[in-house]
Amino acid sequence: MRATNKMTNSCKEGEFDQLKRGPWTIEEDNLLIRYISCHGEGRWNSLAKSAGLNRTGKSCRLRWLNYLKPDTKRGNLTPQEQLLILELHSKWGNRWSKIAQHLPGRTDNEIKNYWRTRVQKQARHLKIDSTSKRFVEALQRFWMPRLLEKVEQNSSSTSSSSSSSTSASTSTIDQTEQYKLNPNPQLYEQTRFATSSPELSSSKESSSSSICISSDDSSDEKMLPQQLLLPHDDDMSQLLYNVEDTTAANLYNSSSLDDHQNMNYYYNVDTSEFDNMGFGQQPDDIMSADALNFQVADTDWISSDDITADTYWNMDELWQFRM
DNA sequence: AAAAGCGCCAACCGCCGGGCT
DNA sequence: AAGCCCGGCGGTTGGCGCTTT
Repeated sequence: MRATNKMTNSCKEGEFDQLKRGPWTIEEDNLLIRYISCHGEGRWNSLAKSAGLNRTGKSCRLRWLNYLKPDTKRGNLTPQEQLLILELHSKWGNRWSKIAQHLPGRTDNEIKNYWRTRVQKQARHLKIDSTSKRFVEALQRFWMPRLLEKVEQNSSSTSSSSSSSTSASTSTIDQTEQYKLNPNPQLYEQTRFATSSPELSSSKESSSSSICISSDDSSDEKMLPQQLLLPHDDDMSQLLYNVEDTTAANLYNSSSLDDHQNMNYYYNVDTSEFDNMGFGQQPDDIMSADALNFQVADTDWISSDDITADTYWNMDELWQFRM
């Protein structure tokens, strides 16, 4: 059956040599656009023939969905989108299409490429398996707070122009506006859930769309308010919330603990964690920001062209991200 | 200036599941 | 029930362009 499918999915015997592959030409794009605008999409194999395209149905479908479809967004992912990808990936793993559903205008291919070229590159740099808990932890400790900061910065600079935004960008602006109004992580998260419908709403369904996460498809996934950016991962919860009844907000707002206490308390820092993460620092070193000059990565930890020109993080920066 | 190396991304591939006959 | 067809998904690859040497 699989062998049969393989043949029928691509082409019939004898047609193989004639079918075009590789990059699409402008003429082919125009043919596809014109045909779909008249007849709609679907039935891709027959569509390809009817449109006069010497391509497989699959190829036509992919070209349309990933490139030609009118609402497809081009260009760099925004910090909000990157943050959402990290957040959703920690929840669902490599379910690219599912993740893409929550980023209007972005395709699964684009998100997959982002993950592979940016995120996994960072894992390689840190010499950590990108699927390991340790790497997820690194993302959540360092990258996501960084993105959140960028979201905040961007929202400050772009909020005045939000009225002319597309639905997709409105989503992210809504999100950042929420954060601006409520910079306390816990309260921000509570606001998100308090104002969210049970199902995730996207711009497709909602005119004033907000990006919001729900426990839509898994009953065992209970989103706790304190789990800022750490949805539903028991292991990660243990890592970050190993002290019972401790909330991110409590720690974030704690004035009774000094910085070091806070960090150890919240992040459960121990020697092996940092060593194994490739950071090569001892706990005592963590006390001394000067001694550290803590380097998370050299390049592209966050895409430099769309977010930040920063290439190095030092320990001073990390302190301010303890939540 | 040229060659080599590298990163990004569009496109392809194989597999799978659902619907139809 | 079995086979066929199709669409969708995640993994992989090849080529282009940029950067580095």
